[in-house]
Amino acid sequence: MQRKSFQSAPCSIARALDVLGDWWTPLILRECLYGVHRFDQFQRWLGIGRNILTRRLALLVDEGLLEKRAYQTRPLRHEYHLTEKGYDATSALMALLAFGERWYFADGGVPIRLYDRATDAPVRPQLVDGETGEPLDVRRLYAGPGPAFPAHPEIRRARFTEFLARRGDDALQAPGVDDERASAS
Amino acid sequence: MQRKSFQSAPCSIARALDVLGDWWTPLILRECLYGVHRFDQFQRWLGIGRNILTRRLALLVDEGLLEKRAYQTRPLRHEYHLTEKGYDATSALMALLAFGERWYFADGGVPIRLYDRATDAPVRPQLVDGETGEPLDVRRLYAGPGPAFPAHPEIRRARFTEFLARRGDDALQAPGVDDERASAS
DNA sequence: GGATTGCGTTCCATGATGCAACTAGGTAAG
DNA sequence: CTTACCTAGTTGCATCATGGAACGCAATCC
Repeated sequence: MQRKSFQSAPCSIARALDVLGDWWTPLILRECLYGVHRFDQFQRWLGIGRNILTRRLALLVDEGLLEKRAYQTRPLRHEYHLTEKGYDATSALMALLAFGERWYFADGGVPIRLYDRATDAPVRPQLVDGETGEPLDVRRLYAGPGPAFPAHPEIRRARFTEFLARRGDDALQAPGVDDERASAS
Repeated sequence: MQRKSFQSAPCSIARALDVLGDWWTPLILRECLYGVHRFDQFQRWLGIGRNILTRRLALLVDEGLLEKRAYQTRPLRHEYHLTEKGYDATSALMALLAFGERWYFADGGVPIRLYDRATDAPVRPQLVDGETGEPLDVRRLYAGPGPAFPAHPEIRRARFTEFLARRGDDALQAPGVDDERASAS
């Protein structure tokens, strides 16, 4: 569907979703992390159509999440490997994994589990505040202007002032509502 | 496109993607986290089509990530609020945010930043291993069968790639069991 | 009464998706 | 030499989701 592009959105989440906001792309990265690197393997493990797979791989290479490595010439054949950026993206997958485990396999019947390569100890991905090390509670967060806020006047116009204005109204009108209304991004 | 459903996939990531693997759903959750709760507000802020928005909201309510709260009768009107599950899902968004900040606003020009509601201190979402508290390095991970893995409980110590390789042949022989491919997860 | 708000639903074109069949370079077997 | 097979795609087609605009509908405001 001529999906909308979020390339120009002033939001880190939207920008990340521009590549990862898809059903197949994250799964391809997952397979790559788990050690699958060849076209046919991707296709068989995921059950994805070959044409779709072609496009997704090209996109991921384009976006710098995967790189092609020739593993033979004459028939030239490539493997797809995670780049630095790609590895970084998979950590977002780990957050999804934690969510999925909690809500879809809550009985502990997790089919797949992560282990440390060196120690074989089970690993449990968790989100914390990097500043304090405390577990992250999203309910305690609000979004405010970042460093580039003054430098991006279009943000001010399109979203942030609108938000600030609206926030003022809410503060006046809705004292009783649960106060999770803080900010937009 | 009649997207494939991952409902029955034995993988936490795939299950999570079944709801969140979409361009709009995560953004709707984001807005909700940031304090937007009404139909028109979602529509204006995201620029999403009204029909799509309707479907997404219904899906999110269905999946238990959002709940409808009537804020007036006669015209009956609802607000959409995050449930416990919904809040949990947004932490996956925080991981996406960290990724986006690092790779698309690396110069520090982050337009939006998260703060603690109580202390106003900047918050920096980061993934760690909940067991050790160490920053999570996905390169050090391997995936192995969890408690409910469909078979072969003794393989646990083996590298999962080897396991995949072995299982790949099996999968090829068995036609029609595509969903039982407990391969990657 | 007429206009506006809030929340959808319906209609339609476009195009992404899923599936199957086909191409293409090369190796291995008979 | 011929046939089969392997890996990695590409092409063609039917179908369904998407995006955009127009319409519906209840109620309030002026």
